[in-house]
Amino acid sequence: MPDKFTVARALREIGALLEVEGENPFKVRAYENGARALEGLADDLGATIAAGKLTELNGIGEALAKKIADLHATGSTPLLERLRASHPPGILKLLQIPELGPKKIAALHAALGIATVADLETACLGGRVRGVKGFGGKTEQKILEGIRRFRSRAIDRRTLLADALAVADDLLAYLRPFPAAERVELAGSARRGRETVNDLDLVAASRDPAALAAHFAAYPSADEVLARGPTKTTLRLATGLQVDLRMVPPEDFATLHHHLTGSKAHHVRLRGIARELGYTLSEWGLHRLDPAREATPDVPLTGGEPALDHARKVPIESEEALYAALGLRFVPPELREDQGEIEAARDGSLPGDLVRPEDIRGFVHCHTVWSDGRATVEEMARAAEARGAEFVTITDHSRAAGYAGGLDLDRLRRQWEEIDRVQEKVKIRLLKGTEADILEDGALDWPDEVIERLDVVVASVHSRFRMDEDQMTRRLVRAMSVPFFKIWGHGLGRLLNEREPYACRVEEVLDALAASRGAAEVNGDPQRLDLEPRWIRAARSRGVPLVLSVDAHSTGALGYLRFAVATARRGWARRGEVLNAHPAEVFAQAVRPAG
DNA sequence: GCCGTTTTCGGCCCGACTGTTTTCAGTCG
Repeated sequence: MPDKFTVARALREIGALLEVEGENPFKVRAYENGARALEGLADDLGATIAAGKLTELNGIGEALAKKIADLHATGSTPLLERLRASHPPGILKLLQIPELGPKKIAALHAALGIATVADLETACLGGRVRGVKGFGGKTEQKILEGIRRFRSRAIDRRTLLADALAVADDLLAYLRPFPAAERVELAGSARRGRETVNDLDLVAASRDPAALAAHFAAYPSADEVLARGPTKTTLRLATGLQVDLRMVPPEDFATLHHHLTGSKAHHVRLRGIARELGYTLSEWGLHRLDPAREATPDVPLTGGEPALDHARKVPIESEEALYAALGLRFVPPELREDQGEIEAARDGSLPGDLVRPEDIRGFVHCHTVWSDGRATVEEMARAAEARGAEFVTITDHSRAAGYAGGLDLDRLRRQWEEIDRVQEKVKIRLLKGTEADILEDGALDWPDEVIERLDVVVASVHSRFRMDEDQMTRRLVRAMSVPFFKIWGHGLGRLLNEREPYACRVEEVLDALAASRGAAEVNGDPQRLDLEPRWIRAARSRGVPLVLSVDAHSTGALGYLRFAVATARRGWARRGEVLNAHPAEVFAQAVRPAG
C-alpha cells in the first residue's frame, strides 16, 4: 500500500502534467500544496483516510481527498490515468531541463511533436526549434546547453551541502573585505541546511552594486558570467556550481536576505499572512497597502524597486523584526519549509531551544585504524579533545563487515587494552563501543555477553541493501527490539547522489525502537545525513532520543558535526532530545547497553 | 483545486532577468 510520500509524488505528477496542459496555475499549485500537506501528515495515512480526516488538512479539500484515497487504495486515480494516457512519458523528463518550462514544452510538442529529450535535441541540432513562434536562435542554444546539464546531472546529481558550504565560505571571505560590500551573507537552501543544493545564493548590502558586481565577476574560480543586471549577477564556477549575488542598499538587506533564504513554500505562506494584515511582502520589504488605492496594479520598473506608490514601506532591520511585524515568532532558517513552522510560530509552540553545534559535548561513532579508520585511537582522542569535546566513542566495525576490517573478539579485546592505555594519557573520556552489523536476520553481530561489556552500541546495516520492504522491515524491527540500548546507525543507508535509501516501513522500525530501548542516529557524513529530517520528526514524536554523530574515519571528519546539527535542526530537534548534548556521565549512563 | 468575522464566488505572492516581442511571455526562485 503506497505510503504518504508515494501518494504525494503522484499528486505532483498530476500537477506537472496539468501544467503542461496549460491548466489554471492555481489549480496546479493546489496539487503541489496538497502533496506538501500530505508529507507533513503526522498520523498514519490509512488511518487518516479511514477516519475521514483528510480534509482537515490545510490545502486538502473534497476533490483532493478523493484522489488521495484512490491513490492510497489502488496506486492510481482516474485523472492520473487520463493524464498519463494523453501525454508521452518523456514529458516529465523534459520539465527537468533548465530553461524549459511547461509553456515551451507544450509549444514544441504542438509545433514539432517533440515528446522526449532525444526528440528535442535532434530538433535543436536541426535548427527547427528556432522556426517555432516565440523561439529564436539563442533559445535553441540555451536548450541544448540545458540538455547537456540535464544529462551531466545523470542521476539528478546535486551539490552536497558540505561542498556548497565550503565554496560559500571561500566566496564570503573573498567578498566581505571589498570596500563596496557593507555586508555579505549566505542565503538559499544552503543556509537552510538542505542536504544538497542546486546553486548558491549570496546577498550583499552595498551602495555601489556595480563595483561589487564587477569584483564578484572577477572571482578567481569563476568560469562564466551567466547573467548581469543592476541588482543581480550570476556566475558559473569551474566546478559547474552556479552562484547568484543579489545586491541592495543596506536598509533593504534584511528583507532581501530573508526572501532569498526561502523556502518558496514558506514565503508563499508569509505573503498570505502579510495580505491578511494589510501588507504586501516582497524582497523589497514590507509595505502597508493603502486600502483606498488597493485596486491600483503595481507597475514594475525594469531593474529597480517596483512602484508601490499606493503603499508605505515599513522599515525592517532584521529577520526577527520581519516575523514580529507579521505576528510570528522568529523561525530559524532550517525550519522554513511550510511543514508546520508557520502555525507553530503563530501559536508560540515553535521550539526555542533547537540543538546548536555548541551544545554537543561528545563525538559519537568514530572509527580508527583498528577497522577502516585512518587515525589511531590516540590521534582520534586528541583531535576530539582539541575540539573541546568531553567524550568520544570508539566504535569500530564488527566482524561481519569484513570489507571494512571488522574486529573479531580477540582483536576487540586488544583494542580495549589500547583504549585503556590511551585513557591514562588524555583528559577526554573514552567510551568503548562497536558499530555492530545488523545481520540479514536482524541479529546483531556480537553475542550478548560481549554487548553487555561495551559502553555503547551503534547498530547499522552494511549488507543486503536490496531486500524487499517486508524483509527489510522485519530485519530492522528485530534488530531494534533486542533488549539492549542501541543507536540505530545511518538509518536508511542512503548515499546522496549514489544510493537510494533502502525500502522499509520506517514508522514500524521507529515504533520498535521506542518500545525497546534505543536512540536514532543523525549521521553527519556529508553523503549520508541519515536519518533525514522527516524521520527525525517521526522519531521525536515517539519519544526516541537522538544522537548526532560524525561517523568519522579520520580526525578531519570530526568537522562533520556541523552537518549532523543542521540536519537535526531541520528535524526540529531540541537540545534536550539529543543524548550527546548531555554531560559525559549522563550520556554514558543513558547509552549503556545493559541495565 | 482550495478557501472564507468583509466572501460559497472570486480571489489565490511577487519580482528579476532573458529573449523575443515592440509591450510582453516564459522561466526561475
